[in-house]
Amino acid sequence: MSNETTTDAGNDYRDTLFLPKTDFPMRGGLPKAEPKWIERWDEMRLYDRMREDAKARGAKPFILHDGPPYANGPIHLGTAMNKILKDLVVRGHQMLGYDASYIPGWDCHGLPIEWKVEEEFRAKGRGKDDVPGDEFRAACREYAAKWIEVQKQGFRRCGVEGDWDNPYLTMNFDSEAATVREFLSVAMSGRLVRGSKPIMWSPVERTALAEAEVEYHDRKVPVIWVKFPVKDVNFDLPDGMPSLDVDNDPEALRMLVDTEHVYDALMDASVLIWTTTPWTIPANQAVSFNPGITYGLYVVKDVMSEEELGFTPFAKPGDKFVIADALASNVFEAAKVSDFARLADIDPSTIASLSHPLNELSDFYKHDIPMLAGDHVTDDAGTGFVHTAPAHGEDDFLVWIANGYKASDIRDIVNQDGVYEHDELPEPLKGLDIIRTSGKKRGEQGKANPEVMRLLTEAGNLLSRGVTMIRDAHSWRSKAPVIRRATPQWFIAMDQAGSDGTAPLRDLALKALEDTAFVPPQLRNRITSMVADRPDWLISRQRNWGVPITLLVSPDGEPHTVALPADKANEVNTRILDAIAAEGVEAWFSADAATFLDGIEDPAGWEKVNDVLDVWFDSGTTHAFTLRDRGIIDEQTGQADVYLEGSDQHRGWFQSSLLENCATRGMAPYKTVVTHGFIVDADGKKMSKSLGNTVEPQQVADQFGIEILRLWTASSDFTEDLRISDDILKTNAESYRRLRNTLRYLLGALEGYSESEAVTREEMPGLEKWVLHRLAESDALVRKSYATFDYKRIMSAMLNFCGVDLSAIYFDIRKDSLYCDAPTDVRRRATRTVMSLVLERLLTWLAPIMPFTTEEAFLMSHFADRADSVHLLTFPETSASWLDAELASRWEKIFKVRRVVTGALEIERREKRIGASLEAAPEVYIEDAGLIAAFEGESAADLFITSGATLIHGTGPADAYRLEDTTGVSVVPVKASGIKCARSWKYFDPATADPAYPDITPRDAAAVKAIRSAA
RNA sequence: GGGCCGGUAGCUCAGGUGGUUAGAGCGCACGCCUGAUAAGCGUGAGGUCGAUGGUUCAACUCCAUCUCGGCCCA
Repeated sequence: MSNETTTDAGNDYRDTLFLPKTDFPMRGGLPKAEPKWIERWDEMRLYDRMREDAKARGAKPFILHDGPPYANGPIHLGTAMNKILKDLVVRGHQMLGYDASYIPGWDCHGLPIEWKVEEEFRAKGRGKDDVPGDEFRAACREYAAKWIEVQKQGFRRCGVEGDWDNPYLTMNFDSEAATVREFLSVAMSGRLVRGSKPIMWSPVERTALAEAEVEYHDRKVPVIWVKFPVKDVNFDLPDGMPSLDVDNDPEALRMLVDTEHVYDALMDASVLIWTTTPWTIPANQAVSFNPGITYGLYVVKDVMSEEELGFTPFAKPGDKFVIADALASNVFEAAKVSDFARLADIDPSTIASLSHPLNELSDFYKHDIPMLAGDHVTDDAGTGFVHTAPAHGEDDFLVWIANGYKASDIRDIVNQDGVYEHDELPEPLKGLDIIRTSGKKRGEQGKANPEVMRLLTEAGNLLSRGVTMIRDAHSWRSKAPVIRRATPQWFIAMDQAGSDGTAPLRDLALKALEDTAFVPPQLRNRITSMVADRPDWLISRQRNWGVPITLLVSPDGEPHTVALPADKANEVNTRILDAIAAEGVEAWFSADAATFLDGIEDPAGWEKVNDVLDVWFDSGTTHAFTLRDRGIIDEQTGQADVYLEGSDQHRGWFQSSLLENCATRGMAPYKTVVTHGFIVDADGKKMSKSLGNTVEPQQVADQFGIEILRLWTASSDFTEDLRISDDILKTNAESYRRLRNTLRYLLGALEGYSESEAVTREEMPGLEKWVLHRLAESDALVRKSYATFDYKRIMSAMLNFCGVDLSAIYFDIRKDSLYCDAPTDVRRRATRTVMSLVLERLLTWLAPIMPFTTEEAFLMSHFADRADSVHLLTFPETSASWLDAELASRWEKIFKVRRVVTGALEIERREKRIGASLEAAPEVYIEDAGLIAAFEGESAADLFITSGATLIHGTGPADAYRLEDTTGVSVVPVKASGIKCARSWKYFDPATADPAYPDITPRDAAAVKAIRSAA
């Protein structure tokens, strides 16, 4: 064919082509480049500049208040993701036009740091009691400061922008003073109560533990069945007593000798309990039952023999027990009873009292043991009765109080070391430890359990014993088991009205939650139900490293905030606050009560509280010393726009901050709560060191670059759990490549571009108008998505826009114009105008997600003279007038036809009839007049990237190419005729050529002339 | 064991007052280009929408149960 006549003179025209030219490299080299950008931003004081610029343009403030990570240990992927997400929120809002400040913070007090520091001292041979409090606290402060520095570097490496030079630290003196101030404000509101409750106590660390400080592990424990002999019953005797059910089992009745009535049998029976904590038996004060469970009186008829068992069972024929019916056979099996009979129904409320199983041992145990009704008793396991020691169990305490008994009558026989200590305890029990608190066997069972079991056996009240596994609370730090122990503690009451008549804290908090927006909305339930159900807030800790509970207790046991009249109390408070503001918390620890009372109240008999505050209280006040004290929000009525944390903080920081601000100011400290999920592996399993599926941020930074992690964060649905794996990161690296190359192509195509080249929308071809339409659509989507924290939507929109609209369609089609048209050609100028508008938007839209790459591209672009950094820009105004639905639907029609054409050409390629699409000049048959009209004014060949194209209104030959979903369109893939243009590679009729340039098309000839004459 | 939430192609995500063959990008396979080249273009194959049962003319979409997973709590 005529192809053979083509002269291959391509290189002759190469220098007349406008090929993309840019120094922006194809590959980012992120791991090396990123730290350099951070350095640059540092040097130019980018964060301060952003603040200044925002203030200068009168921007509205937008406050994301940072939830403080705990200052021990390096950052991990979860904390990195959390900070990146916050950075997306802050940068997104900054570019939306707000003054989006961000002050990072750290949580510095508390047990975990204290524990580490204790370890360090121990390593130097100094025990806990050898280190003075102030020295110890100084060491804790230093320890926290060290990790803050490490974490700060880690977060900065993630590209997180913020006021890193002025972060908030809960251990700063002004923070500590503010925390004390807030605490005293709560105390003065009358919501502070002193109580003695069984709380989780770690004998090893000699401290009370909060829920957050314990973890649950399986543990092997003894299990015992104990007899509580019936002491008295409630009914008159013996008249009116029901008879025993003799018909049921005459043989059983015969064994009861002279017993005919339930009364006699009951008085000879025992109520059976089952427990896994034998050491609590000496603290027993009641036995609980559930009125909803049916109970029976049982008699033992026969037991397994010593030969069968290898030991003598404790049960004997004739023994009588009251047990829940559902559990009787289980109990007898455990007691090695081979035969038994049920004698009667028993209503446990008719049992007036029981004897303590150690009754004979000491006068201490001669008292009556009452039967208490309680819902916590079940017949799932055990005996249907629950041994109740109100000092050592939450349920025990509650049922004790619910039945009208007094908290002050609760027997507290265990000291802070977990050792029995009480004057009236029988001698064998005194000084026994429950858990070993030192040595190699630290955390293991102490002497209490075995001795209690021995004494019970001796008393004949142990029916059976065994061993079982239970899931039980252990100290988070020492991993040792914890016990429940009644100790005096300070609480913030949830259900007590304020002294000024304001509603109880729970009501205030629930109301505040109603006024709060939640992202995702379904998570509102979570914190609401937690607040609705939570117990009073235990805020005291018997520790050293924390903000002191600055209370002085009167001789009557009342805190000064209650014991003194308000004016005097305030005077004391002022004195406390002044002291702490001047010298830090040591001012409290080193002083005595008189220091703060002298001249206001007679200090005789007053005591200073030496507990410290729960660290959750510290973090609950971060808004006070970070936002209010720095004047970022109004002291009384201000709220942060957003708190953003993981879902675990519904119990943590979201709640402590809520309760704190409700107690002091009656409202939530935030307008919106954004919750993210947790990072899991490719299979949706949580990350753990033991599973070996952890990913470290530094590792990602070194291998891929942090921007890939940011891309991953942005593209994930953070409201659920976020999956990550090497493959997932690789996928994001692919996305990055696509975005980077799009920027690169734009930069290359815009080489030498300036605004003077721009044309107006009216002058532009339809395709350019379509791109502007897409730009306007994307602008709306991007703005809305940044405002609603929906980054994954931005990512997918940008990927589609860059991959399909730009790369596959627009760039591909306009390549010819861009490379070959004369520079003055309106089409080419329109293309560059649109490309400039696209680049301007892509750079800013992507900047919050890809701060490094967009900065690099920005500084290489013709926009660089607008600002020193892309991050000093806002999203450019994008005219809604660019939206043109009619035009868009016209182009959808064109693209529909185009797909049929590319399909047809693909067949030709398969058959090796063509290679490049420019080798074709298809005939396109279109039945629908509307469809063909869509092409009016457009060059179909340009849009198809073919050398020619003929649109024909008609049906087309039967063997023409068709697509199933595009009816009425068929394509005959005619091969292009003529010669191949040496410049544009289009096939054309040589007869039309400019005689001076016979080997190129007239368009190319004109362009070459223009270029050469300009040169 | 309890509370809250979730389970759509290999991956990341769309979708719908319940109603024709469930979508996109990426990846994958195959092909093209060689003037975006460790790039670009095209075509194609991938889904019992976690499972089961129910409501309904019709369910991936509503209800129940189960299962798997996550956070919190015991």
